[in-house]
Amino acid sequence: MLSEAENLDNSPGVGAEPERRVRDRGATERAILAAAKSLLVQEGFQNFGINAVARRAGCDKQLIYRYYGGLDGLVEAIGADLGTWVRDRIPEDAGGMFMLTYGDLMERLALLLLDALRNDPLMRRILAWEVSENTEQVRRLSEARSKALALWLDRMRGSLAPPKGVDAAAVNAVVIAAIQHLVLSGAAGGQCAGLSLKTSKDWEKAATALKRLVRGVYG
Amino acid sequence: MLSEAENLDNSPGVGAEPERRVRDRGATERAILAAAKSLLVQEGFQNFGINAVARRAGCDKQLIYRYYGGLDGLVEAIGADLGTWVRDRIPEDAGGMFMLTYGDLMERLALLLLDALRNDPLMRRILAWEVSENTEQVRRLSEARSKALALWLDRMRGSLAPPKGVDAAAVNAVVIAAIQHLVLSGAAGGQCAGLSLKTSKDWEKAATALKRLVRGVYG
DNA sequence: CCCCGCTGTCACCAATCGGTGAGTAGCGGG
DNA sequence: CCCGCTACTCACCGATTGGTGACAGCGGGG
Repeated sequence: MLSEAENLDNSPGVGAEPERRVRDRGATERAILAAAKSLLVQEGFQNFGINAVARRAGCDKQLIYRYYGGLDGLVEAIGADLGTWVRDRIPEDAGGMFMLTYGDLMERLALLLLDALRNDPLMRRILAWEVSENTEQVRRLSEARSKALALWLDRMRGSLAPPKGVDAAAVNAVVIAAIQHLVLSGAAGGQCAGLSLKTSKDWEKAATALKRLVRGVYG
Repeated sequence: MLSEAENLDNSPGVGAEPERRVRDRGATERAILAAAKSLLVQEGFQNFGINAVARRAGCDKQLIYRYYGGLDGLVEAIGADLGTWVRDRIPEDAGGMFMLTYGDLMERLALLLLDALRNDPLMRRILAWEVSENTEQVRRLSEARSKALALWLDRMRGSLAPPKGVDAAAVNAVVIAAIQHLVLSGAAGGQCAGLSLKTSKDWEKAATALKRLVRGVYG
C-alpha cells in the first residue's frame, strides 16, 4: 500500500534527526568498517554480505564498492584491523614472567588465551569462518588472525626456550587447538563433548583440565 | 558436475541413458538423502538449501517437502543416519583393550578418533556447522552427532574406570576439543596455530604431541 | 561567476532463494 | 479396459542477493 512517495513523512517540523550525515569520506569509511565488524560479530559470516553491511552502516552499498573495492577489500580491512588486537592485549606485567619455567609460562598463556578468546566475539567468528570455508577471502582473514596470534604469543613468551625432547611447536598447537575449539563450541552450543560450558564454574573445570594437560607435558 | 545440458539430449535413438528413473518412492527418498549428504560434504553448509539438494538429487524440490517435510526434516534424517556411524567404526579388536591402563586406553582412543574424523568429511562438515550457527536445525544435528560420539566412546572404553583425583570428563573433553579443532583446521586451511597439517608426516607430529599430552595427565 | 570533481542516493538488473498450487504421468486393481 | 491413486513435474510467487549505471547535491579552484 505504501507508495514510496508517501513514505517520505520526514516532515521537517517533527523529528530532531539525531545524526545528520555530513559529507565526510573518512567518517563514512570508518562507519562501514565498524558496521562490517559488528555485523560479523552479531550475525556471523552466514549473512555477511554487501547489502547487510550497507544496511547496517546506513549508507548505500555503492560506497562499499567505491571505498573498499567490494566485500573482499572490506574483509581485508577487517584483517588489517586485527593488527591492533595484539596491542590491546599485552598485559603490562608480562615482564613478571621472566623467572618462570616453561611449564609455568605455557600454563599462564593457555589460560590467558582462553579468556581472551572467550571475550572476543569477533575473533570467534573469524575462527569459525576459517574452519568452515576455504575461499580466498577467508584465507586472507585467517592469515591476519594467525599472524596476530603468533605475534601475541611471541611477545608473551619472551625469550624463554622450550625444554628439550618435546616438540613444543606441535604440543602448543594442540593446546591452542583445544582452547579454540572449547571456546567456539562453548559459545555456539554451550557444551563440548558432553562437558557443559555455560557457567563460570563450567569454565573453571575446563581451565583446570587444560592446566593439568599443559602441566603434564611441561612439568 | 552434470550440466543439465547433457541431460537435455535424451534423444531416444542415441544414448543408452544409464539411469532411467522409475517410480519408486523409497528409492527417491534414498536418492534425496544421499544427495543431501554428498552436497553437505562437497559444498559445506553455506550453500546447503532446498534447491541445491533437489538439483543434485535430480528431482523436484517439492518431493523434499513431501517426503521429509522440508529442509529441517531432511537434516534430521541426516542426523538419524549418524546412528550408523558408530556401527561402522567399532573395530573388532575392541576386546583386546581390556587389560590396558586408562592412559593406554585414552591414548588409543584419541588417535583412533583423530583418524576417524580425518577420514569422515561429513562429520567434519557437521562439526564446522555446529560451531558456526546455533539454529534449531543445527542443534538437532549436533545432538545426534554428540550422541553418536558419546556412544562410540562408551563402547570403546568398556568398563575401565578413570583414575581418581582427575576430572576425567573435563580432561577428555579438552582432548576431544583439540582433536576436533586440529582436524577441522587442517582440513580447511592445512595448518593450525602455525603447525602445518598437510602431509602424513605433519599429522604424525600432531599425533605424537597429542599422545604426549594424554600421557602427561593419565600417566 | 561557472564548472568539475567528489560524496552520496536511487533505480534497476539478472539470478537465486524458499515455498506453494496446480497439473501431468504412470502403475495397479477393479 | 479404464479409473483412481500416487509419484512426480512445472510454473509461478515474493523476497533477497551481488552488482552497475545514472543522477543529485555540495564545495572548491579556475
